[in-house]
Amino acid sequence: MSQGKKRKNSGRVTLADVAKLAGVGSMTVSRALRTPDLVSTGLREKIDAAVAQLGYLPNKAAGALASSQSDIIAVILPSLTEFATNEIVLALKGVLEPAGYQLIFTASNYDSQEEEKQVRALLQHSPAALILPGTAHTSQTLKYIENMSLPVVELSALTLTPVHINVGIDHHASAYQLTKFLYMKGYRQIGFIGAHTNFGRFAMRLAGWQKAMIDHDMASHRLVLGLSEVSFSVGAELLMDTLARWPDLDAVICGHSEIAAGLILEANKQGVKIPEQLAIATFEDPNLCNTLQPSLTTVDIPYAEVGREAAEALLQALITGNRDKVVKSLGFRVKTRAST
Amino acid sequence: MSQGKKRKNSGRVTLADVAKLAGVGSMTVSRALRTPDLVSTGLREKIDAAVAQLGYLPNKAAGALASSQSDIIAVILPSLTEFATNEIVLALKGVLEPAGYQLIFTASNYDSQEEEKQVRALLQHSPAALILPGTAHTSQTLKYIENMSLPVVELSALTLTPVHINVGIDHHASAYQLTKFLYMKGYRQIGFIGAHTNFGRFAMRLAGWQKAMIDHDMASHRLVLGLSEVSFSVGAELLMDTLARWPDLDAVICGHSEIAAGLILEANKQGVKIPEQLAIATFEDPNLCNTLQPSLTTVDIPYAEVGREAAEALLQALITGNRDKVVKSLGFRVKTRAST
DNA sequence: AATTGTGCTGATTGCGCTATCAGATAGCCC
DNA sequence: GGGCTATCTGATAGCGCAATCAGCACAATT
Repeated sequence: MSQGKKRKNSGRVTLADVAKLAGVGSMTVSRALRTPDLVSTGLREKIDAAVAQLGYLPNKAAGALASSQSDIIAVILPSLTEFATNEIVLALKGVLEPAGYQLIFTASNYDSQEEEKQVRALLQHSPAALILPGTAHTSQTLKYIENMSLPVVELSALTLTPVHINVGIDHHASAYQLTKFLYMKGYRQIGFIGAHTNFGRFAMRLAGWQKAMIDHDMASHRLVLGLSEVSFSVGAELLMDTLARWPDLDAVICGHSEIAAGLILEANKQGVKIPEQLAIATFEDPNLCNTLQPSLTTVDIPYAEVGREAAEALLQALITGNRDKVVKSLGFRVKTRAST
Repeated sequence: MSQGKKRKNSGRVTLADVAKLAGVGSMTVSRALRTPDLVSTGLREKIDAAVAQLGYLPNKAAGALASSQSDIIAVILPSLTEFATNEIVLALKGVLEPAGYQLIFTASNYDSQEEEKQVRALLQHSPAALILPGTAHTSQTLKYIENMSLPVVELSALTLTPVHINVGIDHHASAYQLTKFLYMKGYRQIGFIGAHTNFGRFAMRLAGWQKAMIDHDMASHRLVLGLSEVSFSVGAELLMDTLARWPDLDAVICGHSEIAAGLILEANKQGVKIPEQLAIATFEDPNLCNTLQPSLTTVDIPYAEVGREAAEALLQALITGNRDKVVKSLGFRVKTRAST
C-alpha cells in the first residue's frame, strides 16, 4: 500500500481521471472542454468519450479559483413577491443564462442594511457581476463593491450617483404624470394612499404626486399611509378610513397595485361606486389591474424591458471590460381603464 | 526586485494579507473567522481589526475547494411565475438562508430534458444539496445525482421512487376530492379545462378528475385542453368554445387558477351567470381566487408548508448526514367560495 | 521533578483546476 | 537539408483556502 495521503480527495471524478482514461495530459482535457478548436480531432473525440463514460462534471469552484473568473451573477432584488420582480427576473434570465451565466437571487426587503449583508454574502462567491436595486447603498456596501471591482447594475430606479450601469424608471415623473392625468380628467381632490413609503420607488411616487398637486394648485394634504405590509386587506381597511377622513375626495392614487385592488374589492362590498364616487389609479401590475372590476387605471411600467436592457448593457460590459457609466431611463405611460 | 511570479494573484485581499497585517499565521486567521472559540481573545481582536480595516471577504470558491464543502443549495423549479413557486421559494429561503445556505434557482419549464441541463449546470457548483420538482427525471439526471452523492429533495408532487427526501401533495387525490365535492353539491355534468396537461401536477389532476367521474358514474368525456400557454386570455377563449361544445355542462374544473380566472372574467362579459349557469372550481391560488367576482372555489394547497417541511427535513439530512428516504404527504382542503 | 495534559499557533500540503511556458511535431520556404 | 513558423501537447506552478499535524508554552497531576 502507498503511504496514506495527507488528505483524501473528494471521490468525485476529476479532470485527471478523464485524462488518464483518455490517455492524455489533464491540460489537454481542460482545453478540449473549454476551447475545443485548439485540440486535434482525434484527441478531442477520445476525450469526449471519456467524459461521457465517467459522467464527468467540472468543478467550477476549482476553475474559478484557478482562473479568477466566475460565471455567477449575483442579483439582489428589493422583494421576491412583486410583479416587478417577476418581470425583471425573467428578463435577466432570458438574456444572461443563454450567455452562460448562473444567477443567484436574494432579497433586501427595501432595507439597505439588509442589502449590505446580502452583498457581503454574495461577493464571497466572487461573482462576475452584481445587480442591485437602484436605491441608496450603505458606504460599506460601496466599499465592498469597489474592492471587488466588478461590473455593477443598479436596477429599476434611477439614481443620482450611479456606480456603473443604471437602468430604470423615473418613478417621480410617473406619479407626476398620473396625477396630471387625473387633473386633466377634472379631478381636483386627489389623495394618495401608500405604505412602505420611505423606501425605494414608493417614496418617489409620493413625492411626484405632491409636486404635481402643488404645481396644479391643488391641496396636497390628503395622504394616508398604511403601517403594515402591502396587501389586499390593508387596502380594504384603508378605504373607509380614508373616506371618513376626507369625504370630499374624488380620486385617489395608490402607491401599490395591491392596495388599489383591496380598495376596489372593499368599495364593491360597501357599495361605493368606482369611478363615480371615487376614481382610483395606481402603478404597475396590468394583469391584476385588468382583472379587477372595474378595471384599474395604471401607469404601465416596462419592467421586462428594464431587465432586458440592463442585462444587455451588462453583457457588453462583461465582454468588453468597459466600465464607463451607463444610465438609461425607460419610459412609461398612463393606461386608462374603467376606474377613472 | 523579486523574480516575477509565474502567475499574478487576483488583487483581492486574501487571508494571507489579513494574517500579515495582524502579525499572525494565516491558519490562525482562518480559525478566528470560522471557529473563534479556538483562538485566544487577544489575537482574535487583532484579527477582527485587520479584517475590518482591509474589508476582507473570504473567497468561498477557495474554501469550497479546500474543504469540499459548499454552502450553495441548488433549486430547480418547474416555473418561476406561478403561485406555488412564490410560496415555495419564500419558505425555502426562510429556513435555509438563516442556516447559512445560499440558494440558486433555475426553472425547468416542466421539461425533464431541460431539467437535466439545469442539473448538469448546477452540480458544477458542487452544491451541498439539490432540490427539484417531484416529477420524473431522466436517467442521466439520476446518474449525475448519484455520482455526487448529495442530499436531494423532490418537491411538490409525490413520486413513486423517491431519490431521498420527497415532500409533496397528492394532486390526484386533490382533483378527486374536488370532483366529489361538486358531485355532492349536485353537479353531474362536470367538465375539465386545462393546458400543459402532460406535465407535472396537471396530468395528475386530470387523472384524478377522470377517476372520480367514473367512480361516481358520471360521463368523463367533457375535456378541453388549451394548446398555448396558461394565461387569463386562454381561459377567456376557452369559455365560449366549451359551452358551445357541451351546452349541458353544469360545472367545470380548471387545472390552473389562471384559466379559471379567465373563464370568470369572460363569463361576466358574456353575461354567463356563475354559478347558476356554470359552476367553476380550481386549484391553488387563494389570493387570485378571492379577488375575482364571484370568488372561486378552490383546493387550497399549503405550498408554504411544503417548502418549510422540505427545508427542515433537508437541514436534518445535512446536519446528521443521514440519507434515509423520507416521504411526506401534506394535506389539502376544498375551500368553498361563491363560484359553486 | 518528571510526566501528562491542555490550549493555542503556524508550517506544510493538497483540493481541482487553469495560466504559462517549454517541447514536440509537422509543414514550409529558400 | 537547415532554419522557421504554425500547431498542438503536456509539465509545472499556483489560485486562496482548510485539513492535518507538529510544536510550544503553561497548567495539572503524581
